[in-house]
Amino acid sequence: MPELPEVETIRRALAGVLCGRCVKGVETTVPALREPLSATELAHFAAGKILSVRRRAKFLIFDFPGDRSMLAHLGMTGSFRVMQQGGERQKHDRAFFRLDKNEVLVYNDIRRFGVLKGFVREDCAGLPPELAGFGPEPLEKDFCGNYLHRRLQRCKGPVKPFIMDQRVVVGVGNIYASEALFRAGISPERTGASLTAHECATLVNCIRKVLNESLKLGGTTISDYKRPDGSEGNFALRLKVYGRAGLGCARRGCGGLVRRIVQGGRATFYCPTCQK
DNA sequence: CCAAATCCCTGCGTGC
DNA sequence: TGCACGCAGGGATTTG
Repeated sequence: MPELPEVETIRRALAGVLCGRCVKGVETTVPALREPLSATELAHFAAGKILSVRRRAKFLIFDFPGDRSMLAHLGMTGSFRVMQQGGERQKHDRAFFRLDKNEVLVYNDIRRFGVLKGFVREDCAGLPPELAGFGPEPLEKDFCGNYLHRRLQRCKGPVKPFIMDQRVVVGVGNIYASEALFRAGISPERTGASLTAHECATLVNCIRKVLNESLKLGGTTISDYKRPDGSEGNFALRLKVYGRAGLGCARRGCGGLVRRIVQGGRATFYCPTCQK
């Protein structure tokens, strides 16, 4: 369940290890993830020196010389690790990128919800077409109360699925959507259009806070997520509502119970006492 | 145009 | 012991 803090944690670790290193060959073990996967095609884009590892929304972008890049999405269960050449292969390893110094970058993805594909930077100003139309980065300045308020004006549906919509703001997934709404004291069942300008400003601040706080702790490990060095993120301990259905609300003196509902086919957790 | 439902996939926990 | 089932959820696609 990598959301922004998890993907950014992975990006930082990979950038530190991989920048300046060379990709010398690609091998795949399955014909497709969420989209077709071809070693030949990937090798055309992921070749030579890794110039940078960027992040946009929940996507990672590996830049190579000659205006070539590789886009990577982790889906639900994707992970990267670096191992020695000839090191032990694991179940669900889907792609191997042979590096210099006898090392290998491995992409593992149990459920194959991820994406690995090449693109040419000059064709698209550095970002591939599937990222066009994405909303602002939540930790950047252009994501502000006024912006969110404007975008929510026409939203007749519940606010929670809306803040998970990548066209509104990127990087907020199911866990942090519930957590941010709890911290903002806003019920996930409120319609987007019903939020006041002041509530939008509060929600923006809470989204920022929860993402930053998680980033500081290396993300949230629930089940599959691991940092590239194999360690776990520590934010799970700070979750106030997510996965806590039936348990007492974390706010001192509240005494209410956390409720679980389903919105847009996904679990939402909230405290009916604290969130109005 | 918008919102809700469905599908992709695998592992795990539960109940019988 | 095993089997059916529900759940986990990012995002594309389909349906209403």
